[in-house]
Amino acid sequence: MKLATWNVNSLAVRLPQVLDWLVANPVDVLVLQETKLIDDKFPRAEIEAAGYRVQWHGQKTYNGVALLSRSEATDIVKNIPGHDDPQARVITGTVEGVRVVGGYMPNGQAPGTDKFEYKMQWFRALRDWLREEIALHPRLVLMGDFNVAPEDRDVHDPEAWRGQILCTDEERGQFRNLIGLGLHDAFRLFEQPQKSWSWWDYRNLAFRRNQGLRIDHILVSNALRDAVSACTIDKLPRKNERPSDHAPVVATLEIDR
DNA sequence: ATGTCACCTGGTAGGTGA
Repeated sequence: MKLATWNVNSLAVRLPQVLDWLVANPVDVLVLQETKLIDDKFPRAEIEAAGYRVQWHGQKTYNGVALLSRSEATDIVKNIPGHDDPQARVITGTVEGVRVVGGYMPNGQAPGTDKFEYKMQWFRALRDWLREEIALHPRLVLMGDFNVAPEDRDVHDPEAWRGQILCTDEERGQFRNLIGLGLHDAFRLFEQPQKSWSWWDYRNLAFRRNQGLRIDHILVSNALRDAVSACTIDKLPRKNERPSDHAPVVATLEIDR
């Protein structure tokens, strides 16, 4: 079973690239972030024509998430139960016995801002809910744009980024709190190339200079850890003519289907 | 280099968010 996450930065713009990518990478599950579409505008027909079932949770202008799967996803949940939030950031469903949580975690803007405090509250709510969700569904995958670079090795220039948004101790603490629930960063279960990033700013020729951060992650629960046989970042779509600023991350799980 | 991209409002640009 292959699962992937991709922040597409507007599905209206990136839909052709998503469909092309799925032809070349026929994963079983793909979660998308920053669809930036109200639900009425979601391109359901195009995605179904490509051979995928799809669930989505959107809003006007910002955020928005989707869950694409070869086989039907059941028990769909949108956002974090019990956490009142006008922003569309989470979609969850069960696919072939795996509980898949796709998330677009808040960016947080800068430490000390209201948006940063919202990010902290949001991560606390996510952790509290996931603790219960993992108990109910031991085979669980949490993946998406976490907007956190967990360690210095996930940052092209750790000294320049120290204390900056995506790299603060508080954000890294929130990431570790999730790991503390019994989740594992699939990417770090394997030896990886140095300077592996999943996001490069559109500015400053950052991609050409490989100045990026690893902020898109696939976390697997204890029950799935030994099933993970690979996890890679696919930089190819970042080389497209009109790319998202994020690259897809893909994990392979050796489980019965 | 405050350097790009996407979206909005409300227009033939400016603001917001990332």
